[in-house]
Amino acid sequence: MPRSTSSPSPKGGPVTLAMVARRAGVSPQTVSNAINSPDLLRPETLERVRGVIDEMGYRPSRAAQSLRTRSSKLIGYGIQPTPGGDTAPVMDRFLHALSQAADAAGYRILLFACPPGGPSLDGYEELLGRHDVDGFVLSNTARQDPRQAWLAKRGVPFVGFGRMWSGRQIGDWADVDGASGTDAAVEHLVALGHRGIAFLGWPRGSGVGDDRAAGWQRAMRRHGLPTRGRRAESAGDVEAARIAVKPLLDAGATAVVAASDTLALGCYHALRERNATPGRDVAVVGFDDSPTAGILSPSLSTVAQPLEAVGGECVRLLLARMANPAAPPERVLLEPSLVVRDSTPAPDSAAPAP
Amino acid sequence: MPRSTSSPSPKGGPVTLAMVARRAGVSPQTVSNAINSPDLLRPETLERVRGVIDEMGYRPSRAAQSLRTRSSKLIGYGIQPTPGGDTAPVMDRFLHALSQAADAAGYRILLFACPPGGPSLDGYEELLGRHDVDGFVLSNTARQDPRQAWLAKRGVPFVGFGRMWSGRQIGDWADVDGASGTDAAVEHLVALGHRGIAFLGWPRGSGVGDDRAAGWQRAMRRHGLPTRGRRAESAGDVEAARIAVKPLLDAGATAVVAASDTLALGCYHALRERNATPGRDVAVVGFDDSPTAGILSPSLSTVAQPLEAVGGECVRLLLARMANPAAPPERVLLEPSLVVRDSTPAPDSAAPAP
DNA sequence: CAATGCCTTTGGAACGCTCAAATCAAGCTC
DNA sequence: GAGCTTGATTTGAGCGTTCCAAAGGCATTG
Repeated sequence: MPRSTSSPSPKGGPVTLAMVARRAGVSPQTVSNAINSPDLLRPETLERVRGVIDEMGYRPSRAAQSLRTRSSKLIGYGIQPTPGGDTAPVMDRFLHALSQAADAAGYRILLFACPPGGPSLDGYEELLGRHDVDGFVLSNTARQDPRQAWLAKRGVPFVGFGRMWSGRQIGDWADVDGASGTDAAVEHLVALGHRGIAFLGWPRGSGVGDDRAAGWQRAMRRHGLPTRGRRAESAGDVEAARIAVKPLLDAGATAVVAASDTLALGCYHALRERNATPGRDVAVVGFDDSPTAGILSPSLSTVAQPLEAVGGECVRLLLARMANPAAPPERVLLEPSLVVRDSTPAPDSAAPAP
Repeated sequence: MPRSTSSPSPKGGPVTLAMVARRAGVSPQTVSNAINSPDLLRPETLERVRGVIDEMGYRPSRAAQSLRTRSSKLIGYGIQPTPGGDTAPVMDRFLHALSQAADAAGYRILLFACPPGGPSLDGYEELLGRHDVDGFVLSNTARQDPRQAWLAKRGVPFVGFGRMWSGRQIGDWADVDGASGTDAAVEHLVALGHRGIAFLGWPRGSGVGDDRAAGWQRAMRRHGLPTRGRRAESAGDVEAARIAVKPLLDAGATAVVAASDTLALGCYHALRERNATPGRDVAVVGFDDSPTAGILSPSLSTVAQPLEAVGGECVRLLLARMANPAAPPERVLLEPSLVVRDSTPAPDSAAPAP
């Protein structure tokens, strides 16, 4: 038998600290210390108390702890109603990672429904006032996002998934290095022998989009490849992308790096339209590794965000901020990884670099 | 000015019930009553107290309430790490709906990370013991799922998203009527003039899959159409589906109803392979309305689950169960809706039913 | 030997709220 | 006018935990 009887009292009420104390022949405070400051106890006392705790299946009541310590061990997260459909599919992976990392640190994620429009502050105030949430994780951070300043002003720890693209940087964040992702995509294509590598992105002005464009540009320059006339801008939907990518194909691009999987799909359509085959005639790389990417035909090479790592970093940064509210802000940029699939096949000639 | 100054005390500590009481010139209990049992107070007293509450921006502390009442107003939800990729994309919509419905009822969703394997009970025990969670919402309910029996045994309110496909029915659940969805798909196709309508599903034995197959079969029979040789089974991935659907096409099916969007996509591939165009030569209907469905070309007609409604129902059932633990179990089957897109176009001849 | 220090343990109070029961003021009945 | 019901409010206690201060044991000191 492992150790605990794990019999959670079918009888009256839960096991309390006082019950454990009585059974162990010590004061309640000693039991509390056994849990929170074990080094205060004499080793033999500690062992005895721990034994009784296990035996009785005692679990401290969070409500009582929160009341006394004003710390709920809860992290607030405002869940939004599938903003555009682009980041949505990956959000539940992030949420799971977040939850897992929090659990490991003894925290839990408390959800609240964010209204569809711009992120309002009501929910945050509510969680703060009533639940004594210890901190927040922000996602879908937008330009002109009021949340960071609002939270910082009242000294509430928070961490953003996503950097601040405009204005003064406030607080900690973890983000994915989009430029690095598109850079890697270009590297991959160059290694495959491509030189006419185009970029299909969103209109300038979106932080994320500009970041991804920058990585492409940087890599192209590094290889001495021209970027002029090799870049197009499109709205976020497939149809817009299909049209926007045409000039790039007309100009003889042999590969397209897209700012999202959806845009990449538009590129697929444009190619089919001219009886070209994605992957064979023109290589295509997407971004996000959405569920769609893997089931397209040919399957889409794409840049995957390390969502599990981001979730972990968010929790780490948040805990650090809580431990030391005065510490200088920390920002973490995580490397995405290129997922190579059939849309960027190895060239016919078997000629790997020496 | 609306009503509340909404100034959440930049000064020392939050506003407590006692402070409100003092300011309003009543006892703490009266303030409590003003919130929880307003009909106990004289109207004028009530108004006065409420005025002070608003003015001071008072919010009851959940921790204290939980401690006293043994009810945390928290609903536990175990979030799983993207099981297969099929149901995953829709889960965040469900979670948002759930959160929203809970918020409206004064509850919140408390997340915990479910380990990847079969649903373990550890997380549930933890939430129960330490957080005094009032109830649970179960999703990804599986055959041989131990959770329902476990929770029922200790009298914990819960509701499942998904019915129990095997064994004795335990507790309340809300689910989507898959049969009704495929039935509607057949209706739609029949109205379009199709008669050779095939079904592409998963191997028998999965509750969800058999349900969806049954709807197709039922509708076919109703219209006196043959089902023999018109049904194929496939694993859940695109490639398996592509192969499995071939016999159906060979047999001259003019339309395919698939048990999932992924299977429908496999059907697309099979059609392209034989130089047929989905939607034009053979109509295809998917199931789930995954993000992929809308961006395929041609866009995929599919059966959409009313996830928002399911979330709402889950909360409603759970609250009802909490209010009356002894009530007979309630089961709700919600109607999915057919989303008609380009894969099931109207026939060339303009001949709507008279 | 009393005084000093450290290590371990304890007692009392408090966190903010709600339950149960008590109090007080009226209104009615006979 | 004593007795009973009804309505509105207050009183006292306690939910389970941790904070703070203080007490006890024991060894080391002046």
